[in-house]
Amino acid sequence: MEVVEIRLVIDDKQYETASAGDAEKLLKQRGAFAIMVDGRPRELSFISQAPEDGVIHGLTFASKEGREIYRHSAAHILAHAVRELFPDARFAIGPAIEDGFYYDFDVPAPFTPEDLEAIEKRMLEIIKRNSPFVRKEMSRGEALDMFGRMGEAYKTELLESLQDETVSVYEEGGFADLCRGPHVPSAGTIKAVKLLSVAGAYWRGDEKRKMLQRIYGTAFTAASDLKKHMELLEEIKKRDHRKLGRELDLFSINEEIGAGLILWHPNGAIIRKTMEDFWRDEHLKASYKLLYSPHMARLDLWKTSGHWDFYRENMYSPMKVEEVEYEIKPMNCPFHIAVYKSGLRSYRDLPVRYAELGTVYRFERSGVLHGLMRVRGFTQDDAHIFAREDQIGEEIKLILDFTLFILNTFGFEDYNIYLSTRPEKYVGTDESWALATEALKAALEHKGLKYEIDPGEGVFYGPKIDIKVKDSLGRAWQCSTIQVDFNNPERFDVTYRGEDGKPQRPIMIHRALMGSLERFFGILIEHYAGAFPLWLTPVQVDVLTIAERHNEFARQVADALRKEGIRAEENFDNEKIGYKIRQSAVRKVPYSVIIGDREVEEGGTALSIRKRSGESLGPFTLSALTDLLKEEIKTRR
RNA sequence: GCCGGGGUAGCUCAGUGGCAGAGCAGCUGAUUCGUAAUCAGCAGGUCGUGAGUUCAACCCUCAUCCCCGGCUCCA
Repeated sequence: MEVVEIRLVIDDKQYETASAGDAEKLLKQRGAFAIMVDGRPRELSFISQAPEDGVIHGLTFASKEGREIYRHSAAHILAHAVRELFPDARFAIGPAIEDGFYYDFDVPAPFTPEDLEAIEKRMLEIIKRNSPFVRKEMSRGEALDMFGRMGEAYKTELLESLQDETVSVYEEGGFADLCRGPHVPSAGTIKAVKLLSVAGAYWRGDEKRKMLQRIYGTAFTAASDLKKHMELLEEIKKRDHRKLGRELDLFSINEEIGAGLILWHPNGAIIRKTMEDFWRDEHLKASYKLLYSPHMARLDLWKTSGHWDFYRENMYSPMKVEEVEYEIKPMNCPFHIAVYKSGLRSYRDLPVRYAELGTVYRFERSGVLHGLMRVRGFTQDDAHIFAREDQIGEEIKLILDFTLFILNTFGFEDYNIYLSTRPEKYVGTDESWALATEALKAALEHKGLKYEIDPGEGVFYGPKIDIKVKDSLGRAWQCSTIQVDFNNPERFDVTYRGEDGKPQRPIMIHRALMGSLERFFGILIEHYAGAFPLWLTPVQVDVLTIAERHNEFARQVADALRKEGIRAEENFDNEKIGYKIRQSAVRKVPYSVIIGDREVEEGGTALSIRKRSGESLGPFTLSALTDLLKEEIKTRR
């Protein structure tokens, strides 16, 4: 018998087998349900056709490709279940997404939660039947004919847009779907599946086209992993900044005031004040100058800047003031330019760095507003740097360092960095775009930062670096942006005097670190689950009394802490100590000091503190306690 | 803006074409208590807003505002 050697790699482990059959068996044993041959994902059964010399990678749920194939197959089963329960349904697309999959259907009536349950139940039955996924290749014409006869208009539209002459159709238990594949070997490969929600979605994302019904779901290889995922979703819900914002009395949004407009309550405001103080102090240390600018200005300003041409749909309607049109500001940059231009600048003055916590107003469609994350009025931690061309590289490096320092202080240590290149709509010359893009790239590489290129995602006036932070649940949020601008200096005729005494054109850099204070605050709430670190938290210490006779002494302790700049509050409610501790815990106050007979007798030399976690520390003298708290506040831990 | 689901006490939520409900929070009283909920009582509402149908509307119809899940968009 001929010995065929097939080399396999499964989850970074290497194997050798004698025959395709053995290989397939081994792959299945090791949890692989598809393979990668020559960089292309394939069916497990494709192994018999694989070239003999190549290495075959088994795809398991541990790989991104594996997860996609697995969940894509789950989407197919979802469609199968819908076909059985809703014969009138027409099928659109059903891809795998970040944490699961979805499938879009055209149905006469929207799905109800009960429908979802029934569909999920039917999916489990289909999985139990364990029919194999069978790949059939046919010509595009044959497929068009087949789906045309079935009345699957969405499939035929997809087919028409395909370039390939040969297409594949996967059949599983009598249900056939147009699909590039690959799929798992059989329906039974799917071990744990759950449908999560249903929502409207436009066919091909185009709001002019038909609204379809999209069912979202997720799938895992083990019930325990699905359970873990459901717990994560539960945790996300628990941390929802809108919920915590209400519970901790941080902010509110009031219908009578307007959608997308934030009221900062005292507890939120003190956090914001702390964030702002930190931000301003650090900017001054980093040689920025602080500015303040008005909330409105003449419309002409935004005609000059180009915003009126490019982003009018996000700006509010102008208002007439004594026959002159004014506009509520969507951006701070024209003001900073005006400050720059208020005097003659020399090449020796550059770089000029202006920073402002500038509140801007942008029109957002009602359907997209979302708590603090998407609002109509927000404060940007904005800065504009005017620099000579030869200073750009160094300046970007400084900004990158500064940005990471600020983000780090707020507890973010993981980042994804993106470099966005020229979009379709743009101004400026190709040369200036190339120059700016290179400057950003060089700075990133100099800092040894990993980044991805985001083609065509630049702003109309220049390329940019975006930084996404990863929160404590691993979710990525885009906050920081660093944008080079060759356009506005031109439009506003911004100059400096060069060494030769002649006017030169500076380059502008726009940058925001937190982005929007509102949104960043929302992210912080969810990141910390409302349990802010000591330096940020609204109430740093609760002083709790056992009985009324301890109130006077407790007041002295709280006063002493406040005198040291610590945000301390008393709780003299007529409640048992257990209840007061609970109140502090619910309010997520980091430290509690309990004052009873013992503490009063010791005269404040033996104070113990109870941490938010339940742990207790001490005993401390009052001054040792104060020092401990002040140190923790200072280090911003 | 679009599709779907919602809006009832400060919060979370139940409810019915015929008297508006609970828990928590609040207030009052009792209790004075040692590390996550003491007991009792009281008060709390134009049932999102406006119009309509009806003898009667929180409930049905229409409009409108806002919220939620998505789509789309995001300088």
